Amino acid sequence: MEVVMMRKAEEFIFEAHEEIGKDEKWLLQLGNRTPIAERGFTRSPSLTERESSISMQRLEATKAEMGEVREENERLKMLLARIVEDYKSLQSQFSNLIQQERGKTPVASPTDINDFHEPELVSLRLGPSSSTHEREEKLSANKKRGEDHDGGGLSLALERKFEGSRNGTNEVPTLNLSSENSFEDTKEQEAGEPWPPSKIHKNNVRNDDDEVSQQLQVKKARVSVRARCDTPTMNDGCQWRKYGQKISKGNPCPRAYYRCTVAPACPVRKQVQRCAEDMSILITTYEGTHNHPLAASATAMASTTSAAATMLVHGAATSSAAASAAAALHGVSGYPSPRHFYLPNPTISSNPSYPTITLDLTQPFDSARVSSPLGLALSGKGSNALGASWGNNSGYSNQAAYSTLYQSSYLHRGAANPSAGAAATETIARAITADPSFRSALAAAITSYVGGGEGGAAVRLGEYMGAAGEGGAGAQNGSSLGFLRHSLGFPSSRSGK
DNA sequence: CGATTTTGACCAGCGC
DNA sequence: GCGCTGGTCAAAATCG
Repeated sequence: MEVVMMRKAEEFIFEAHEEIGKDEKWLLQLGNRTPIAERGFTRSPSLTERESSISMQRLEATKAEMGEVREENERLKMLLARIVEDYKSLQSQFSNLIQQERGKTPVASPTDINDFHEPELVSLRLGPSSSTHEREEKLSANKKRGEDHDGGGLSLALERKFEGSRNGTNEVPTLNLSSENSFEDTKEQEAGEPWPPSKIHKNNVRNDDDEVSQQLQVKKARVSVRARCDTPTMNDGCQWRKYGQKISKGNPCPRAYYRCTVAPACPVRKQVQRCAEDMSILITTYEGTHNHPLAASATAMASTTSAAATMLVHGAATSSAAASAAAALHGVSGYPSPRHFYLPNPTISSNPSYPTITLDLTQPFDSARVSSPLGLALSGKGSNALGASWGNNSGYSNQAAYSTLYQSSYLHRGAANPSAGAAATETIARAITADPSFRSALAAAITSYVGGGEGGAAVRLGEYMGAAGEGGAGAQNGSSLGFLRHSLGFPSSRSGK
Protein backbone atom coordinates (compact mmCIF):
# COMPACT_ATOMS: atom_id res chain seq x y z
CA MET A 1 0.00 0.00 0.00
CA GLU A 2 2.72 2.37 0.91
CA VAL A 3 4.27 1.87 -2.46
CA VAL A 4 1.02 2.84 -4.08
CA MET A 5 0.78 5.88 -1.92
CA MET A 6 4.36 6.78 -2.47
CA ARG A 7 4.05 6.37 -6.18
CA LYS A 8 1.15 8.75 -6.09
CA ALA A 9 3.14 11.19 -4.09
CA GLU A 10 5.97 10.83 -6.53
CA GLU A 11 3.63 11.40 -9.40
CA PHE A 12 2.24 14.42 -7.72
CA ILE A 13 5.66 15.86 -7.10
CA PHE A 14 6.68 15.16 -10.66
CA GLU A 15 3.60 16.81 -12.08
CA ALA A 16 3.94 19.76 -9.80
CA HIS A 17 7.54 20.10 -10.83
CA GLU A 18 6.58 20.08 -14.45
CA GLU A 19 3.94 22.66 -13.91
CA ILE A 20 6.29 24.87 -12.02
CA GLY A 21 8.67 24.58 -14.89
CA LYS A 22 5.96 25.66 -17.28
CA ASP A 23 5.04 28.57 -15.11
CA GLU A 24 8.62 29.55 -14.81
CA LYS A 25 8.95 29.57 -18.55
CA TRP A 26 5.83 31.56 -18.85
CA LEU A 27 7.06 34.05 -16.34
CA LEU A 28 10.39 34.30 -18.05
CA GLN A 29 8.68 34.87 -21.34
CA LEU A 30 6.55 37.47 -19.74
CA GLY A 31 9.57 39.03 -18.19
CA ASN A 32 11.57 38.91 -21.39
CA ARG A 33 8.80 40.53 -23.24
CA THR A 34 10.32 43.67 -21.88
CA PRO A 35 7.54 45.80 -20.60
CA ILE A 36 6.63 48.88 -22.48
CA ALA A 37 8.42 51.09 -20.05
CA GLU A 38 11.72 49.30 -20.65
CA ARG A 39 11.26 49.38 -24.38
CA GLY A 40 11.03 53.10 -24.22
CA PHE A 41 7.50 53.95 -23.67
CA THR A 42 6.33 56.85 -25.77
CA ARG A 43 2.93 58.01 -25.03
CA SER A 44 0.54 58.62 -27.76
CA PRO A 45 0.14 62.20 -28.71
CA SER A 46 -3.51 61.90 -27.88
CA LEU A 47 -2.81 60.82 -24.31
CA THR A 48 -2.96 63.38 -21.64
CA GLU A 49 -0.47 63.58 -18.81
CA ARG A 50 -3.02 62.10 -16.43
CA GLU A 51 -3.70 59.14 -18.69
CA SER A 52 -0.04 58.55 -19.00
CA SER A 53 0.39 58.62 -15.26
CA ILE A 54 -2.36 56.07 -14.79
CA SER A 55 -0.80 53.80 -17.37
CA MET A 56 2.53 54.02 -15.65
CA GLN A 57 0.94 53.23 -12.31
CA ARG A 58 -0.71 50.18 -13.77
CA LEU A 59 2.54 49.18 -15.29
CA GLU A 60 4.31 49.50 -11.99
CA ALA A 61 1.61 47.51 -10.26
CA THR A 62 1.87 44.79 -12.84
CA LYS A 63 5.61 44.70 -12.51
CA ALA A 64 5.33 44.46 -8.75
CA GLU A 65 2.87 41.66 -9.09
CA MET A 66 5.15 39.86 -11.47
CA GLY A 67 7.93 40.20 -9.00
CA GLU A 68 5.79 38.68 -6.34
CA VAL A 69 4.82 35.86 -8.65
CA ARG A 70 8.42 35.17 -9.40
CA GLU A 71 9.34 35.16 -5.76
CA GLU A 72 6.47 32.87 -5.03
CA ASN A 73 7.49 30.61 -7.83
CA GLU A 74 10.99 30.47 -6.45
CA ARG A 75 9.67 29.60 -3.04
CA LEU A 76 7.53 26.89 -4.53
CA LYS A 77 10.46 25.49 -6.40
CA MET A 78 12.49 25.41 -3.24
CA LEU A 79 9.64 23.77 -1.48
CA LEU A 80 9.33 21.16 -4.16
CA ALA A 81 13.02 20.49 -4.06
CA ARG A 82 12.75 19.90 -0.34
CA ILE A 83 9.78 17.66 -0.78
CA VAL A 84 11.58 15.66 -3.43
CA GLU A 85 14.57 15.30 -1.16
CA ASP A 86 12.41 14.21 1.69
CA TYR A 87 10.61 11.84 -0.54
CA LYS A 88 13.81 10.26 -1.77
CA SER A 89 14.98 9.84 1.77
CA LEU A 90 11.67 8.28 2.66
CA GLN A 91 11.81 6.00 -0.32
CA SER A 92 15.26 4.74 0.47
CA GLN A 93 14.33 4.04 4.04
CA PHE A 94 11.22 2.33 2.87
CA SER A 95 13.19 0.10 0.53
CA ASN A 96 15.59 -0.75 3.31
CA LEU A 97 12.70 -1.62 5.54
CA ILE A 98 11.22 -3.95 2.96
CA GLN A 99 14.54 -5.63 2.39
CA GLN A 100 15.04 -6.07 6.09
CA GLU A 101 11.62 -7.60 6.53
CA ARG A 102 12.12 -9.91 3.58
CA GLY A 103 15.31 -11.10 5.10
CA LYS A 104 14.01 -11.93 8.52
CA THR A 105 10.39 -13.06 8.34
CA PRO A 106 9.71 -16.73 7.66
CA VAL A 107 7.02 -17.74 5.22
CA ALA A 108 4.36 -19.82 6.84
CA SER A 109 1.44 -20.21 4.50
CA PRO A 110 0.35 -19.35 1.00
CA THR A 111 -1.61 -16.48 2.41
CA ASP A 112 1.32 -15.25 4.30
CA ILE A 113 3.44 -15.61 1.25
CA ASN A 114 1.17 -13.33 -0.62
CA ASP A 115 0.97 -10.84 2.13
CA PHE A 116 4.59 -11.05 2.81
CA HIS A 117 5.94 -10.75 -0.64
CA GLU A 118 3.95 -7.72 -1.38
CA PRO A 119 2.96 -6.31 1.89
CA GLU A 120 3.04 -2.70 0.86
CA LEU A 121 1.37 -2.96 -2.49
CA VAL A 122 -2.10 -3.35 -1.19
CA SER A 123 -4.29 -0.40 -1.88
CA LEU A 124 -6.57 0.89 0.79
CA ARG A 125 -8.51 3.05 -1.54
CA LEU A 126 -12.22 2.84 -1.19
CA GLY A 127 -12.66 4.26 -4.63
CA PRO A 128 -12.18 2.52 -7.91
CA SER A 129 -8.84 1.47 -9.17
CA SER A 130 -7.13 4.44 -10.62
CA SER A 131 -4.87 4.55 -13.56
CA THR A 132 -2.03 4.83 -11.17
CA HIS A 133 -3.23 1.72 -9.56
CA GLU A 134 -3.35 -0.04 -12.87
CA ARG A 135 0.10 1.12 -13.67
CA GLU A 136 1.17 -0.21 -10.35
CA GLU A 137 -0.22 -3.53 -11.38
CA LYS A 138 1.77 -3.44 -14.58
CA LEU A 139 4.88 -2.52 -12.73
CA SER A 140 4.45 -5.45 -10.47
CA ALA A 141 3.24 -7.81 -13.13
CA ASN A 142 5.11 -10.63 -11.54
CA LYS A 143 3.18 -10.22 -8.38
CA LYS A 144 -0.21 -11.42 -7.54
CA ARG A 145 -2.79 -8.80 -6.73
CA GLY A 146 -5.96 -10.72 -6.16
CA GLU A 147 -6.84 -8.90 -3.00
CA ASP A 148 -7.39 -5.62 -4.68
CA HIS A 149 -10.73 -6.69 -5.89
CA ASP A 150 -13.89 -6.95 -4.00
CA GLY A 151 -12.74 -4.87 -1.18
CA GLY A 152 -10.04 -7.14 -0.09
CA GLY A 153 -7.35 -4.62 -0.52
CA LEU A 154 -6.60 -4.00 3.05
CA SER A 155 -4.48 -6.88 3.95
CA LEU A 156 -1.37 -4.98 4.79
CA ALA A 157 -2.99 -2.99 7.46
CA LEU A 158 -4.89 -6.00 8.50
CA GLU A 159 -1.80 -8.07 8.77
CA ARG A 160 -0.14 -5.54 10.94
CA LYS A 161 -3.11 -5.26 13.13
CA PHE A 162 -3.36 -8.93 13.64
CA GLU A 163 0.26 -9.30 14.26
CA GLY A 164 -0.62 -7.69 17.49
CA SER A 165 -3.40 -10.14 18.03
CA ARG A 166 -1.16 -13.04 17.39
CA ASN A 167 1.24 -11.74 19.87
CA GLY A 168 -1.49 -11.73 22.40
CA THR A 169 -1.84 -8.00 22.47
CA ASN A 170 -5.36 -7.79 21.36
CA GLU A 171 -5.71 -4.26 22.38
CA VAL A 172 -6.70 -1.71 19.89
CA PRO A 173 -5.28 1.72 20.25
CA THR A 174 -7.58 4.19 21.77
CA LEU A 175 -6.55 7.68 21.05
CA ASN A 176 -8.48 10.68 22.03
CA LEU A 177 -6.93 13.93 21.12
CA SER A 178 -9.97 15.89 21.93
CA SER A 179 -10.52 17.62 25.14
CA GLU A 180 -14.24 17.37 24.87
CA ASN A 181 -15.88 14.59 23.05
CA SER A 182 -19.52 14.04 23.42
CA PHE A 183 -20.03 12.14 20.26
CA GLU A 184 -22.91 9.85 20.81
CA ASP A 185 -21.79 7.38 18.25
CA THR A 186 -18.39 7.22 19.78
CA LYS A 187 -19.86 6.63 23.15
CA GLU A 188 -21.81 3.73 21.84
CA GLN A 189 -18.80 2.25 20.20
CA GLU A 190 -16.71 2.68 23.25
CA ALA A 191 -19.45 1.03 25.22
CA GLY A 192 -18.90 -2.03 23.10
CA GLU A 193 -21.66 -1.72 20.60
CA PRO A 194 -20.10 -2.46 17.27
CA TRP A 195 -21.84 -1.28 14.21
CA PRO A 196 -21.16 -4.14 11.89
CA PRO A 197 -23.42 -6.99 12.72
CA SER A 198 -22.12 -8.80 15.70
CA LYS A 199 -22.47 -11.95 13.65
CA ILE A 200 -19.29 -11.02 11.88
CA HIS A 201 -17.75 -10.07 15.11
CA LYS A 202 -18.41 -13.46 16.51
CA ASN A 203 -16.89 -15.16 13.53
CA ASN A 204 -13.82 -13.10 13.91
CA VAL A 205 -13.50 -13.90 17.53
CA ARG A 206 -13.66 -17.54 16.71
CA ASN A 207 -11.08 -17.44 13.98
CA ASP A 208 -8.61 -14.77 14.75
CA ASP A 209 -6.08 -16.13 12.35
CA ASP A 210 -8.46 -16.63 9.54
CA GLU A 211 -7.63 -14.40 6.65
CA VAL A 212 -11.23 -14.01 5.60
CA SER A 213 -12.11 -12.84 9.02
CA GLN A 214 -9.26 -10.42 8.89
CA GLN A 215 -10.49 -8.96 5.69
CA LEU A 216 -13.93 -8.62 7.10
CA GLN A 217 -12.57 -6.85 10.07
CA VAL A 218 -10.60 -4.37 8.12
CA LYS A 219 -13.50 -3.79 5.80
CA LYS A 220 -15.44 -2.84 8.84
CA ALA A 221 -13.16 -0.03 9.75
CA ARG A 222 -15.43 2.94 10.10
CA VAL A 223 -15.12 6.62 9.67
CA SER A 224 -17.51 8.85 11.51
CA VAL A 225 -17.85 12.43 10.46
CA ARG A 226 -19.44 15.07 12.61
CA ALA A 227 -20.53 18.08 10.68
CA ARG A 228 -23.08 20.79 10.99
CA CYS A 229 -25.61 20.16 8.30
CA ASP A 230 -29.17 21.34 7.83
CA THR A 231 -30.12 18.72 5.32
CA PRO A 232 -31.21 15.21 6.32
CA THR A 233 -28.06 13.82 4.81
CA MET A 234 -24.99 15.45 3.48
CA ASN A 235 -24.07 15.35 -0.13
CA ASP A 236 -20.96 13.26 -0.32
CA GLY A 237 -21.10 12.68 -4.02
CA CYS A 238 -22.39 9.15 -3.83
CA GLN A 239 -25.85 7.68 -4.41
CA TRP A 240 -27.50 6.15 -1.39
CA ARG A 241 -30.66 4.25 -0.77
CA LYS A 242 -32.22 4.16 2.61
CA TYR A 243 -32.94 0.64 3.76
CA GLY A 244 -33.79 1.06 7.36
CA GLN A 245 -34.29 3.34 10.28
CA LYS A 246 -34.04 2.72 13.97
CA ILE A 247 -34.38 4.60 17.19
CA SER A 248 -31.18 3.92 18.96
CA LYS A 249 -30.76 3.94 22.68
CA GLY A 250 -29.82 7.25 24.18
CA ASN A 251 -30.72 9.34 21.18
CA PRO A 252 -34.23 10.55 20.38
CA CYS A 253 -33.23 11.04 16.79
CA PRO A 254 -33.60 7.98 14.60
CA ARG A 255 -30.62 6.47 12.97
CA ALA A 256 -30.99 5.95 9.24
CA TYR A 257 -29.25 3.21 7.34
CA TYR A 258 -28.15 3.74 3.76
CA ARG A 259 -26.42 1.60 1.24
CA CYS A 260 -24.61 2.69 -1.88
CA THR A 261 -26.72 2.26 -5.02
CA VAL A 262 -24.18 3.27 -7.61
CA ALA A 263 -23.53 -0.39 -8.18
CA PRO A 264 -25.93 -3.18 -7.25
CA ALA A 265 -23.40 -5.14 -5.26
CA CYS A 266 -21.57 -2.26 -3.66
CA PRO A 267 -21.04 -3.16 -0.01
CA VAL A 268 -20.53 0.38 1.22
CA ARG A 269 -23.01 1.52 3.84
CA LYS A 270 -23.48 4.51 5.97
CA GLN A 271 -25.39 5.49 9.05
CA VAL A 272 -26.77 8.93 9.52
CA GLN A 273 -27.90 10.26 12.84
CA ARG A 274 -28.28 13.63 14.44
CA CYS A 275 -26.33 14.32 17.56
CA ALA A 276 -28.47 14.11 20.66
CA GLU A 277 -26.75 17.07 22.28
CA ASP A 278 -26.83 19.29 19.24
CA MET A 279 -29.43 18.57 16.60
CA SER A 280 -27.63 20.70 14.09
CA ILE A 281 -24.77 18.24 14.04
CA LEU A 282 -25.10 15.38 11.65
CA ILE A 283 -23.13 12.26 12.36
CA THR A 284 -22.37 10.17 9.32
CA THR A 285 -20.57 6.89 9.66
CA TYR A 286 -19.12 5.20 6.60
CA GLU A 287 -18.06 1.61 6.26
CA GLY A 288 -17.02 -0.60 3.41
CA THR A 289 -15.27 -0.44 0.07
CA HIS A 290 -16.79 0.78 -3.15
CA ASN A 291 -16.45 -1.75 -5.95
CA HIS A 292 -17.33 0.60 -8.77
CA PRO A 293 -16.14 3.84 -10.33
CA LEU A 294 -16.95 6.97 -8.41
CA ALA A 295 -17.48 10.57 -9.26
CA ALA A 296 -14.69 12.88 -8.26
CA SER A 297 -16.62 14.25 -5.33
CA ALA A 298 -17.41 10.78 -4.11
CA THR A 299 -13.81 9.80 -4.59
CA ALA A 300 -12.88 12.49 -2.14
CA MET A 301 -14.97 10.95 0.57
CA ALA A 302 -13.81 7.49 -0.38
CA SER A 303 -10.26 8.68 0.00
CA THR A 304 -11.16 10.05 3.36
CA THR A 305 -12.43 6.77 4.62
CA SER A 306 -9.54 5.05 2.99
CA ALA A 307 -7.05 7.24 4.75
CA ALA A 308 -8.89 6.86 7.99
CA ALA A 309 -8.97 3.13 7.54
CA THR A 310 -5.26 3.28 6.99
CA MET A 311 -4.86 5.09 10.22
CA LEU A 312 -6.99 2.66 12.07
CA VAL A 313 -5.40 -0.49 10.87
CA HIS A 314 -1.94 0.90 11.23
CA GLY A 315 -2.67 2.10 14.67
CA ALA A 316 -1.18 5.42 13.78
CA ALA A 317 -2.31 8.81 14.89
CA THR A 318 -5.46 10.36 13.69
CA SER A 319 -3.87 13.42 12.32
CA SER A 320 -3.28 12.38 8.78
CA ALA A 321 -6.68 10.87 8.49
CA ALA A 322 -8.04 14.10 9.75
CA ALA A 323 -6.05 15.92 7.17
CA SER A 324 -7.21 13.57 4.54
CA ALA A 325 -10.76 13.94 5.60
CA ALA A 326 -10.51 17.64 5.60
CA ALA A 327 -8.98 17.54 2.18
CA ALA A 328 -11.74 15.32 0.98
CA LEU A 329 -14.41 17.40 2.52
CA HIS A 330 -13.05 20.48 0.99
CA GLY A 331 -15.40 21.23 -1.80
CA VAL A 332 -17.93 18.62 -0.85
CA SER A 333 -21.23 20.37 -0.80
CA GLY A 334 -23.16 20.27 2.39
CA TYR A 335 -20.03 20.49 4.44
CA PRO A 336 -18.52 23.51 5.91
CA SER A 337 -15.31 24.14 4.07
CA PRO A 338 -12.48 23.93 6.53
CA ARG A 339 -10.18 26.37 4.85
CA HIS A 340 -7.29 25.32 6.99
CA PHE A 341 -8.22 21.67 6.88
CA TYR A 342 -7.98 21.51 10.57
CA LEU A 343 -10.00 19.02 12.49
CA PRO A 344 -10.10 19.81 16.15
CA ASN A 345 -11.14 16.46 17.46
CA PRO A 346 -9.95 13.48 15.52
CA THR A 347 -10.75 10.52 17.69
CA ILE A 348 -10.15 6.86 17.39
CA SER A 349 -12.51 4.81 19.39
CA SER A 350 -13.09 1.20 18.93
CA ASN A 351 -13.57 -2.20 20.32
CA PRO A 352 -10.95 -4.72 19.34
CA SER A 353 -12.66 -5.62 16.09
CA TYR A 354 -14.24 -2.43 14.84
CA PRO A 355 -11.99 0.53 14.94
CA THR A 356 -13.68 3.80 14.27
CA ILE A 357 -12.20 7.14 13.60
CA THR A 358 -14.25 10.19 14.37
CA LEU A 359 -13.63 13.40 12.52
CA ASP A 360 -15.17 16.40 14.14
CA LEU A 361 -15.77 19.18 11.67
CA THR A 362 -18.07 21.09 13.91
CA GLN A 363 -15.48 23.09 15.71
CA PRO A 364 -14.01 26.21 14.20
CA PHE A 365 -10.42 26.47 13.24
CA ASP A 366 -8.29 27.50 16.13
CA SER A 367 -5.47 29.66 14.94
CA ALA A 368 -3.58 29.00 18.13
CA ARG A 369 -3.10 25.46 17.00
CA VAL A 370 -1.02 24.84 14.02
CA SER A 371 -1.63 23.04 10.82
CA SER A 372 1.39 21.08 9.92
CA PRO A 373 2.68 20.26 6.46
CA LEU A 374 0.11 18.55 4.32
CA GLY A 375 -2.54 19.57 6.74
CA LEU A 376 -1.68 17.24 9.53
CA ALA A 377 -3.41 18.73 12.45
CA LEU A 378 -1.49 17.92 15.52
CA SER A 379 -2.55 18.78 18.95
CA GLY A 380 0.58 17.54 20.61
CA LYS A 381 -1.37 15.58 23.12
CA GLY A 382 0.17 12.20 22.89
CA SER A 383 -1.27 9.01 24.14
CA ASN A 384 0.70 6.41 25.96
CA ALA A 385 -1.51 3.72 24.62
CA LEU A 386 -0.91 5.05 21.21
CA GLY A 387 2.81 4.85 21.44
CA ALA A 388 2.62 1.36 22.77
CA SER A 389 0.29 0.17 20.10
CA TRP A 390 2.33 1.50 17.25
CA GLY A 391 5.09 -0.79 18.21
CA ASN A 392 7.73 0.97 16.24
CA ASN A 393 11.31 0.11 16.81
CA SER A 394 12.77 3.22 15.41
CA GLY A 395 13.93 4.47 18.72
CA TYR A 396 12.30 7.71 17.90
CA SER A 397 8.98 7.62 19.59
CA ASN A 398 5.94 8.41 17.59
CA GLN A 399 4.81 10.82 20.12
CA ALA A 400 8.12 12.55 19.98
CA ALA A 401 7.97 12.53 16.21
CA TYR A 402 4.58 14.10 16.20
CA SER A 403 5.56 16.52 18.81
CA THR A 404 8.59 17.45 16.79
CA LEU A 405 6.50 17.76 13.73
CA TYR A 406 4.10 19.92 15.56
CA GLN A 407 6.77 22.20 16.84
CA SER A 408 8.61 22.22 13.59
CA SER A 409 5.50 23.16 11.81
CA TYR A 410 5.00 25.99 14.18
CA LEU A 411 8.55 27.11 13.69
CA HIS A 412 8.27 26.84 10.00
CA ARG A 413 5.15 28.85 9.77
CA GLY A 414 6.56 31.40 12.05
CA ALA A 415 9.95 31.44 10.45
CA ALA A 416 10.84 34.76 8.99
CA ASN A 417 14.02 33.57 7.34
CA PRO A 418 14.55 30.67 4.98
CA SER A 419 17.15 28.97 7.10
CA ALA A 420 14.74 28.60 9.96
CA GLY A 421 12.24 27.15 7.54
CA ALA A 422 14.80 24.77 6.14
CA ALA A 423 15.79 23.65 9.60
CA ALA A 424 12.18 23.06 10.41
CA THR A 425 11.71 21.09 7.25
CA GLU A 426 14.71 18.98 8.09
CA THR A 427 13.33 18.31 11.52
CA ILE A 428 10.00 17.39 10.02
CA ALA A 429 11.64 15.07 7.55
CA ARG A 430 13.51 13.42 10.39
CA ALA A 431 10.33 13.03 12.33
CA ILE A 432 8.56 11.54 9.35
CA THR A 433 11.28 9.20 8.28
CA ALA A 434 11.72 7.96 11.81
CA ASP A 435 8.28 6.49 11.89
CA PRO A 436 7.14 4.01 9.27
CA SER A 437 3.58 4.15 10.47
CA PHE A 438 3.52 7.83 10.13
CA ARG A 439 5.02 7.60 6.70
CA SER A 440 2.24 5.42 5.51
CA ALA A 441 -0.27 7.69 7.11
CA LEU A 442 1.34 10.62 5.46
CA ALA A 443 1.22 8.82 2.18
CA ALA A 444 -2.47 8.30 2.67
CA ALA A 445 -2.95 11.94 3.34
CA ILE A 446 -0.97 12.82 0.25
CA THR A 447 -3.10 10.47 -1.74
CA SER A 448 -6.13 12.35 -0.67
CA TYR A 449 -4.57 15.53 -1.82
CA VAL A 450 -3.58 14.12 -5.10
CA GLY A 451 -7.20 13.16 -5.31
CA GLY A 452 -6.88 10.00 -7.29
CA GLY A 453 -9.31 8.96 -10.00
CA GLU A 454 -10.79 11.57 -12.25
CA GLY A 455 -9.68 14.56 -10.30
CA GLY A 456 -6.29 13.19 -9.52
CA ALA A 457 -4.29 15.25 -11.89
CA ALA A 458 -6.19 18.36 -11.04
CA VAL A 459 -3.97 19.59 -8.29
CA ARG A 460 -1.33 21.30 -10.21
CA LEU A 461 0.69 24.31 -9.50
CA GLY A 462 0.17 25.69 -12.92
CA GLU A 463 -3.56 25.53 -12.59
CA TYR A 464 -3.28 27.24 -9.31
CA MET A 465 -1.22 29.99 -10.76
CA GLY A 466 -3.59 30.44 -13.63
CA ALA A 467 -6.67 30.24 -11.49
CA ALA A 468 -5.39 32.58 -8.90
CA GLY A 469 -4.39 35.09 -11.46
CA GLU A 470 -7.43 35.03 -13.64
CA GLY A 471 -10.11 33.47 -11.55
CA GLY A 472 -10.73 30.85 -14.16
CA ALA A 473 -11.48 27.18 -13.88
CA GLY A 474 -9.15 25.39 -11.63
CA ALA A 475 -9.55 27.72 -8.73
CA GLN A 476 -10.93 24.92 -6.68
CA ASN A 477 -7.96 22.78 -7.39
CA GLY A 478 -5.75 25.68 -6.73
CA SER A 479 -7.19 26.06 -3.31
CA SER A 480 -5.82 22.69 -2.42
CA LEU A 481 -2.43 23.78 -3.44
CA GLY A 482 -2.98 27.04 -1.72
CA PHE A 483 -3.58 25.10 1.38
CA LEU A 484 -0.45 23.08 0.86
CA ARG A 485 1.49 26.25 0.50
CA HIS A 486 -0.24 27.73 3.46
CA SER A 487 0.52 24.71 5.54
CA LEU A 488 4.12 24.85 4.66
CA GLY A 489 4.42 28.38 5.77
CA PHE A 490 4.06 30.33 2.59
CA PRO A 491 1.37 32.90 2.97
CA SER A 492 -0.43 33.56 -0.21
CA SER A 493 0.73 36.75 -1.72
CA ARG A 494 -2.09 36.79 -4.16
CA SER A 495 -5.67 35.97 -3.69
CA GLY A 496 -7.52 34.55 -6.63
CA LYS A 497 -11.11 35.37 -7.31
C1' DC B 1 -43.86 2.54 -13.72
C1' DG B 2 -39.53 2.32 -11.69
C1' DA B 3 -37.07 4.12 -7.91
C1' DT B 4 -37.10 5.38 -3.31
C1' DT B 5 -38.84 5.66 1.38
C1' DT B 6 -41.33 3.91 5.26
C1' DT B 7 -42.05 0.69 8.70
C1' DG B 8 -42.96 -3.49 11.11
C1' DA B 9 -40.91 -7.98 11.39
C1' DC B 10 -37.10 -10.73 11.82
C1' DC B 11 -32.45 -12.22 13.21
C1' DA B 12 -28.29 -12.55 15.89
C1' DG B 13 -25.34 -11.09 19.67
C1' DC B 14 -24.97 -9.95 24.30
C1' DG B 15 -25.89 -9.42 29.23
C1' DC B 16 -28.32 -10.98 33.07
C1' DG C 1 -33.70 -18.84 28.47
C1' DC C 2 -35.27 -14.27 28.11
C1' DG C 3 -35.23 -9.58 27.03
C1' DC C 4 -32.83 -5.79 24.99
C1' DT C 5 -30.51 -3.85 21.21
C1' DG C 6 -28.55 -2.97 16.60
C1' DG C 7 -28.83 -4.15 12.00
C1' DT C 8 -31.28 -5.91 8.01
C1' DC C 9 -35.15 -7.47 5.23
C1' DA C 10 -39.10 -6.88 2.54
C1' DA C 11 -43.79 -5.53 1.59
C1' DA C 12 -46.45 -1.50 1.26
C1' DA C 13 -46.62 3.29 0.40
C1' DT C 14 -44.98 7.27 -1.82
C1' DC C 15 -42.71 10.00 -5.22
C1' DG C 16 -41.24 11.84 -9.69
